[in-house]
Amino acid sequence: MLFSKLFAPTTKATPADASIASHILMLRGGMISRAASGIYCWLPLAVRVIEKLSHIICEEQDRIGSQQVLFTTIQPAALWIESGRYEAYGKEMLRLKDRKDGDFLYSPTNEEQATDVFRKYVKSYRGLPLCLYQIHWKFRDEIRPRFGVMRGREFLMKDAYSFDINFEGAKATYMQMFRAYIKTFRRMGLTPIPVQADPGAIGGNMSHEFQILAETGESTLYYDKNLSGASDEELATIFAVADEKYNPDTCPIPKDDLMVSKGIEVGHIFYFGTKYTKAMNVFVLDENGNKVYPEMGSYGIGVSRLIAAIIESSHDDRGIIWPEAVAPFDVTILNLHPKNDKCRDVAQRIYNALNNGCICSEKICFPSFSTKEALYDDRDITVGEKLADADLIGIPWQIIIGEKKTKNNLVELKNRKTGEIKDMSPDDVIRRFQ
RNA sequence: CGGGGUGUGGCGCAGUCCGGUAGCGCGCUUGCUUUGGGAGCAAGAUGUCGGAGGUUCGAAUCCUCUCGCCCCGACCA
Repeated sequence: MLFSKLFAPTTKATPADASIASHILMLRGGMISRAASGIYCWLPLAVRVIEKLSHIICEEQDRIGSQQVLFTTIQPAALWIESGRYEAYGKEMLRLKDRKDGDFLYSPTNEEQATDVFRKYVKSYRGLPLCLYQIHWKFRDEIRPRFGVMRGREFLMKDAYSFDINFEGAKATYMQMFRAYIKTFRRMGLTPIPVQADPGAIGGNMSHEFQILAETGESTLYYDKNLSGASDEELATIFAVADEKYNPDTCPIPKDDLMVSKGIEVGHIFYFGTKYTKAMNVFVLDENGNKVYPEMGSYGIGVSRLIAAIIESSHDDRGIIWPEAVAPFDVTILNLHPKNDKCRDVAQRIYNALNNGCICSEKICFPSFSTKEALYDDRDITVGEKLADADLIGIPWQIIIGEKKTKNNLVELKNRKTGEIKDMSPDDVIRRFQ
């Protein structure tokens, strides 16, 4: 992709609408454009990050046998009347009428619909366990949307729904999902903190939130300091709670070992048993021919919120610092002297090598991650502007090509995060990214 | 919904108190000069001052109503 062709409308001025780093940087970096309060258009850089995040999520879901589907964003009200949540959900649910005056709603979550799909086709214990997930848009008419996409009304979420024949099975599925979540967030360069949570409107009695530490987080976390070095298995049992569940009198952790930090909730998992299967009269036959209500769980990851959360936890005064696994591009090639023949040749050679000789993006299907992708700067504009934009949009590596070093057959490889610069030959730099 | 702000070219703002027909910076267009960390000079384009009503010879400015957006609180992926 050519930097000069990339639709990333960056700005120098801090937008008046934004007050926290992630919101400011997403606007300044040309990632999002506001359509209404809490509702945003997603521009190319953001879509690339969404693709990377989604890809990681899908891999980890698939690995535990969860299967991807797409439910609908518009749901018939009848399903929610059946579960009893149509009234209970209140004003947060966006309600719609079709031309025949039928009642519909824009999906805030999909327990009912997942249960409905399940009951149409699964009639026997042989069809269990089953777990279905989707990555799709939700709408919740929040009382107060804020902080850009951090608390938007329209948001992208991975939501999974599991069905098991009994509690033991459901618990095993829950723990499997728990571990998958830890892995998923770690692959994104994050340190997740699972905290014991309140099941809230979803119902049930086993629930964890996954929090990312950030000063601008909306939750206050209390956790055992031993948590930092814990293995995935240990994380499930180590003490961590959010403010609403914290009670200093019953806290099992000695004061000196208790950490208090702000966190951003990026995931939430629930076990809620037969709440929906009973309400919607969904049963299967077990091996003895008896009716059994399947035990359910649901599992969410706020994908659009994750983007903001990652930026909150990884930025500096110049801009975003993307973890390599989720960066919209892997590397930026910056030619400081585009009119110098040698510089141009070196830049073009590196670019061709990294992007397989294609001047445009190699991507022909959605999403393809088989190759790394470079952003090549061919603009004939000032040096400072190129570099500042590269810093702002936070690409992890910069290959900087200039006259002096090119004479000695060297280019610079600079790390966005550390600022460390290494002189390398063009061939070495090509090998580094292939 | 309660409290506090705010709305003026694409973006960030001044002008509002004290009414006189709109300005600055960035960006954008054209040309020349530049090029090792957000370039310089010159010439240009872009506004029904959020909307509706009212007062006035005259309203961005005063009055009334209304809408949008942001921040704090209650609520939440």
